Amino acid sequence: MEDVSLPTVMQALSDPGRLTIVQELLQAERPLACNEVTLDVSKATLSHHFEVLRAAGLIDTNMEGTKCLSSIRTAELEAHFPGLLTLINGR
Amino acid sequence: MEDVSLPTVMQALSDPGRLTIVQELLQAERPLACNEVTLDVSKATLSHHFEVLRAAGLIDTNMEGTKCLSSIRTAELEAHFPGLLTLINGR
DNA sequence: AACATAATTCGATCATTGTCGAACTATACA
DNA sequence: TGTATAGTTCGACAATGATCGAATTATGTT
Repeated sequence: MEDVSLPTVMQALSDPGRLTIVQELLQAERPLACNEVTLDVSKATLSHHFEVLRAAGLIDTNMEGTKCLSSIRTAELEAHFPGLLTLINGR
Repeated sequence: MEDVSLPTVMQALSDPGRLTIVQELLQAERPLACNEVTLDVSKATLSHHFEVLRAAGLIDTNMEGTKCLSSIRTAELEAHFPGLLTLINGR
């Protein structure tokens, strides 16, 4: 996480679809599977978006059966990028 | 400014050079001319970066003789995108 | 008028990225 | 064993974006 730069985080969130994913994960208050997210793209694209978010240190993922559950890395994000969660939440 | 979306702002700041520009403008506490910024790119590229920042509602620019002085739209940004300036400042 | 300074505009180029279908892997269930 | 479900991986393609040199505009200075 320390090796993630702010521009990388910004880049990850500059895509409207990915921002939507992050906001839904934040609101859900529980880990969500990829297909539980309301985003009308192909499975390949969805998988790509989750990979980008993961690489940017924004989400955490662990496989649970055939599903992979993702959640926001809230604590680490607030520590390394103060203001980010406030910005994403819009308040 | 109301018509600027968060992804657009993120996109503008996802470039390391542009983030540097914004951070220097914030630190300067006074409007800076394009060439006062420490960024080793051509004049054309520099002009492009300032245009992107302007379109994203991040900076304000007014011509002063042959120079064009830019500054961060601090108040509006904090109002529309709470957390953004904290994030950029790193604290 | 002539020259210098500051920035913009115009094409062009090259790299990055968002998107998809199709094939593949892995787990769960009948 | 076969089938369904959930994601990943692999090209490929189209769109976007960062970069530059050169030409242009506009202001200031001598």
